[in-house]
Amino acid sequence: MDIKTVCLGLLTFGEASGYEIKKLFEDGTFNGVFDASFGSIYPALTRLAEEGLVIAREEEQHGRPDKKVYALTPAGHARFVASLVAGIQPDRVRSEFSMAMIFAHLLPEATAQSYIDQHLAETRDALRRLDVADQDPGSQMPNLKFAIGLGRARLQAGMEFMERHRHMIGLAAVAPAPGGQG
Amino acid sequence: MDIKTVCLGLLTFGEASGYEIKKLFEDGTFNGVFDASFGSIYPALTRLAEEGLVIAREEEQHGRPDKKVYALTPAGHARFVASLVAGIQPDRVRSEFSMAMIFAHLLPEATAQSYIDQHLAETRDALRRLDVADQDPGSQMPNLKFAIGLGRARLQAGMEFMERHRHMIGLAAVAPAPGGQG
DNA sequence: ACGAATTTATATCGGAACGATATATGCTCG
DNA sequence: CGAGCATATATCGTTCCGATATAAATTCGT
Repeated sequence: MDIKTVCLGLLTFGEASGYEIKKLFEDGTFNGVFDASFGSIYPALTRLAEEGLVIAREEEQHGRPDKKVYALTPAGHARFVASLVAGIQPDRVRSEFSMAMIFAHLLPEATAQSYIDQHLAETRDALRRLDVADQDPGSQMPNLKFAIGLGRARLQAGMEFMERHRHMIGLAAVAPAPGGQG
Repeated sequence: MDIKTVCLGLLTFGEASGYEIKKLFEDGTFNGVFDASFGSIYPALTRLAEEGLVIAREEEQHGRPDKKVYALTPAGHARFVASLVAGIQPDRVRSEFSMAMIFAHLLPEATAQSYIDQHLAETRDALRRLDVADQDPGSQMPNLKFAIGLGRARLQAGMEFMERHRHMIGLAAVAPAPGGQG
């Protein structure tokens, strides 16, 4: 699923600017689900407008820069649904934290432990954001509750595991040396 | 953390070819931690060799194409440790499945349910691969056990949540319509 | 009160990464 | 005996990211 398709999806919930779409990735229900940079979002919206899948409207603001608000066209809505029905790809994770843990024997124990603290803090932040999204009266649809609940379950389980097992990081590997020579 | 750095990390466990590195992302401990395509791995290894961070060795094989086996140099090892100590970025997730659930109201219920079945199957596969990695006598280091256990905890929690709450998908949203005008 | 930093807002450019494709070889299965 | 699959590397066009530029207003510290 490319960025253009994701933008179409977000716009099914109502019109938005590029900046607001980026905020949705960081704060709301989509935190931990998808992410994209400004460098992808703005060109994506421009191309979608060229293809007639969204329409742009310039909105003048007082006390803030003007913004370009995009709204879905019927063709855009149809395109999004078609791409969803066509199938989905497996989830992709890129966890620098897990990488750091796998290679924890190569770094000072204090560094590894600080990475755990850092990751716990990020996880708590993400949980808090999901709680806010869960309370939001605009998120009462069962499928939204499901997606939020799934994110919560995974984060919670990861947090509990880290708290219970963080003592494993920093332990030297006691290799039994089966042959006994050494 | 770019692909070059990840390749350096994998090579701290021993020499490997580009093809074998790709397999590590799919089968082993690194499943669900990181991923990269051949189109990134091969150029990355070429550049690392140019920089003197790895050395390449051509290995002739009978009944198979020759392979280029790469091994870490001391400079490569130092570079990897330095980049790990320099700090890590937050985890990134790209879940087309969660996207599909968020927009489940736009697709046929049978499609949404089949996506859940598909995702459950993928999760079970991933859990099985982690179990194999956990049993591997080469994975007895506590930090490896920690990384594998963390992955297991998250996958397990997600699976249990999906099984317990999948009935939420397909329920029509009963909007109370506070104003009453429709 | 005044400059600094932050927030809101869009655009672009170079480089990194992906996905598809090409090439080559041998094995397995029907 | 041909089709398809596993092993193995390489490359190319497209997409995407990260950094940077621009701009206007608000907030914050001193």
